[in-house]
Amino acid sequence: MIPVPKTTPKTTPGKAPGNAPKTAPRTARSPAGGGAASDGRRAELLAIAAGVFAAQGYDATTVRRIADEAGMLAGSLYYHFDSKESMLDEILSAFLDELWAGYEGVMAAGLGPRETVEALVTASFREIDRHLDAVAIYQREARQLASSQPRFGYLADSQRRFERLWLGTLERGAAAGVFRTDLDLRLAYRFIRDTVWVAASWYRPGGQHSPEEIARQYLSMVLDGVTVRE
Amino acid sequence: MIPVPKTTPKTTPGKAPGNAPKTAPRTARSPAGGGAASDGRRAELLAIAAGVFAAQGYDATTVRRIADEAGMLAGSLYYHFDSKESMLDEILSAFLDELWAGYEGVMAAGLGPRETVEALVTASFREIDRHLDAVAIYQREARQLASSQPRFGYLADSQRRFERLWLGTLERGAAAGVFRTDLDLRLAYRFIRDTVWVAASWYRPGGQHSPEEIARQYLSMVLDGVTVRE
Amino acid sequence: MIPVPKTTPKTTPGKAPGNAPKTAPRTARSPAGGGAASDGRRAELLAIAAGVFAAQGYDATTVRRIADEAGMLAGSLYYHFDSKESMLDEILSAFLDELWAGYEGVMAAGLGPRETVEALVTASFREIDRHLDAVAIYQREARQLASSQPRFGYLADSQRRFERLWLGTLERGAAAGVFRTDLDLRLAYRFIRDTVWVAASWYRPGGQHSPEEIARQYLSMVLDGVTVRE
Amino acid sequence: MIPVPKTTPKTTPGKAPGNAPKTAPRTARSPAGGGAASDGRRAELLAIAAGVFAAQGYDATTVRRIADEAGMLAGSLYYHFDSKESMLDEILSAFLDELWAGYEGVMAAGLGPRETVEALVTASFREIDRHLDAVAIYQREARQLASSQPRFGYLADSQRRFERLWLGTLERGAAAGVFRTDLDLRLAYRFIRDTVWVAASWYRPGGQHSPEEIARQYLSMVLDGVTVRE
DNA sequence: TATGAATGAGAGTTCATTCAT
DNA sequence: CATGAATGAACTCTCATTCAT
Repeated sequence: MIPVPKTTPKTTPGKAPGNAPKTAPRTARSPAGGGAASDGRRAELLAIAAGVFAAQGYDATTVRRIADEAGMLAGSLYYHFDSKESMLDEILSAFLDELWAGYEGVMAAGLGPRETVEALVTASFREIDRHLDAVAIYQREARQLASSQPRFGYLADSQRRFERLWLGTLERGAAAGVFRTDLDLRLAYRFIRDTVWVAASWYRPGGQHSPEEIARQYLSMVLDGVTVRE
Repeated sequence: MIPVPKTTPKTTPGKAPGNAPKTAPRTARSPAGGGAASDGRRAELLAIAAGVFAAQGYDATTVRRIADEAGMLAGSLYYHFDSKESMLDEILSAFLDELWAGYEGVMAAGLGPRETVEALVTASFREIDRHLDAVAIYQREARQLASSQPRFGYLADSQRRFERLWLGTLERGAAAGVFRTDLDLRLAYRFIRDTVWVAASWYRPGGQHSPEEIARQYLSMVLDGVTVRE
Repeated sequence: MIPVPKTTPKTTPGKAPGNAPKTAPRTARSPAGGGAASDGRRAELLAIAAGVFAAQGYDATTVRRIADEAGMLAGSLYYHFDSKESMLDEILSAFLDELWAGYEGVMAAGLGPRETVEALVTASFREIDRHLDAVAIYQREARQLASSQPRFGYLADSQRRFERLWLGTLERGAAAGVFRTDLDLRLAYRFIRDTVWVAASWYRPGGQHSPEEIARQYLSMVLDGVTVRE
Repeated sequence: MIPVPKTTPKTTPGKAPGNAPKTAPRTARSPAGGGAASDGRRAELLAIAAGVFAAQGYDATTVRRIADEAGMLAGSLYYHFDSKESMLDEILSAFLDELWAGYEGVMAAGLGPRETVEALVTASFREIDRHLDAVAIYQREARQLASSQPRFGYLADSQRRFERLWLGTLERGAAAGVFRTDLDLRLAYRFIRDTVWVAASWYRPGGQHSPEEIARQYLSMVLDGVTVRE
């Protein structure tokens, strides 16, 4: 359930067209200058929108509700964004960009299979901690968006890339005798993937456990099982 | 393999209040028989609705879409159901009723902790197989419904009951030396719970693996881990 | 606010066409024979409909509500009546027929102006007592029906006839020195007319006062005033 | 002639609860001023709505019809009002507020029973002249609204208060020997009440008689009767 | 930058009515 | 005579979006 970034600074071959980096207002009267202040407001509004999308679902969220929380009128949001959909787009692609930046760091480190799994899972929990709303939105909406809206094709791309990365790692591990070979690897892949990301549905930042601690325990269960070894 | 009774005809205690059996069309004098014919149509329509809800999300589903798939007009649905919401209600509560019937069969068998976990997981995968749409809907909508609509309070009740059942089993197992004691049991509970149910997002009935086979592999990973034991 | 009968046995010149006496079912399978039993059911259903129309207003009354009160399904009413509107039509025209039968009896008696007024008012209160629902419906709906639906043109006809009858009587009385001549007679007409018929909004049959007693007191006020005469 | 103060700015005690001043469009931060411009549009729309409600009846009036007359689309009305019902609410409560302001002025004047009756009737006809549509709506819908919708409970309150005021006045007059004592006072109350208000069904502002002239003639009939005194 | 007012499409729902059984 | 199931039009209301100011 995890996708490709919109803008990977280094290598993003086959990047979908019309997917240029999101920019500030595009109206005739768009603000002059670089708009650092403007970008601050944008980010603020996106955070608010993400919060509401995560809490109520994208469809059930009205643009007025977002505006209310931002202390403005619904129409005013359209100075900052093209549409409700483009807010969602920005939220999701910003999250994916960061996620993949993290993953690429892991892969670039050239670790062994088990260590790679540990690093990926830990990176994922960190991302959940930092982009909780985006992750929750992603979990709930991605499948549908990817399959029905061309604009969100990058979600499916990311999904595929994600699967390749994980399956590859698992296969390496199985070949190296680190992971069990009596399992259907696709099942194992889904098992680990879901196990990690669904945590977003109950995780609350600043809670009892740090993301790293949660990652540690999850890894312990996934890798070693919950039963006592004799 | 693990024996899991399908449905226990005996009792269904702990049934959420306000969850009375949904009734058929509002006639002045309801038909003398049980309304088997009518119920057939109802069930058919509910299955169609569940399919659309699962595919598009409850909010994004229009009542006209459901009617289209059923080959009737939107208004005609209201002969059978009070509202879109009550269709959702029936779908979810029918699913939960069956699920709990299965769970109660398991608990009544008086198995040991490990075998109980195995039986519960297997029962769950069977339920996913039988009520795939309902499970998918549940996953996507339950939290929000439970927290914002009194009518769906039984979802929260079920959730709590579910947690008690699982946590109790895990605690018994830990006390008995079957499960590891170095884990946060709540984390373990969530881990297993999510692990199982999210499978609904990719599972397709009639696919490569039977529900029992999937359960077996999941259990193997959860209980023993994915790494090779020395 | 009071109209012409649909079927006056003697003189009804200018009677609107297409206004034939309401009859029993008109379907292909209409019941054979005179249908005395059928007429009983019709009358019963009309009484029920009148009750609901009076209580909730014609527009706010659903055909299902009427059917519920009659212990049948909404569709079944259409065996007995063409439409909701034709029920209303029958209720109103039956009432007007009776009303005018009474009025004609009064006029045929050849009384003096004061005695004619007394007899008309008394006849009116008797009609309120017998056709309370119909009167209430008439009060609420007649103006609109008469002005917008050709089918109900007879309501306006009756209205005009009613005005002629009353104004004529008042004029006779004024000419004879029985009634005051310093009043606008149209105002006096409306005053008496409204005074009587609005009573339907609070009158309940079987209450403290009989229709005749209420008529007596009303007449006393209208004719002599509420202040003490020296 | 009888002096009747228009509006008493002082106090409006006995105002029905839950009848708070209706508010303007739901902005995030309501406009700093009083919203005079907005109120102008609101009042305009309410006048249009009142006209249609009065002409067709509340139930038979579609929101589209109101919008048409206002030169806008149906949905646009919802920028100004919560619902069709709240338009009705505002129309009725504005009318009642004004009516009671007038009545309180009369009662505060400390007149004798006969003069009080005269002043109340005159004030009522003035109100019919000023709020014709609202009065017509009130006549047609009040009973039902009051009895079935809690939101309109203030209608019943007003009714009761109205009865107390009139009955009290009549009783004072009877005790003082001004009004006849051989009448059922409740009947007399209803007689006068209905007599006055039903005038709204035929009264047209700017017609032959001024409200005051109509009041004079009505009072003359009610107080002295229509027959010639010897 | 934001507001206030509006648009227009479409949502869920109601309801009089029809008709085969 | 009545039922059960459906139709189809209309209704109230919601909401993303636009745009002059």
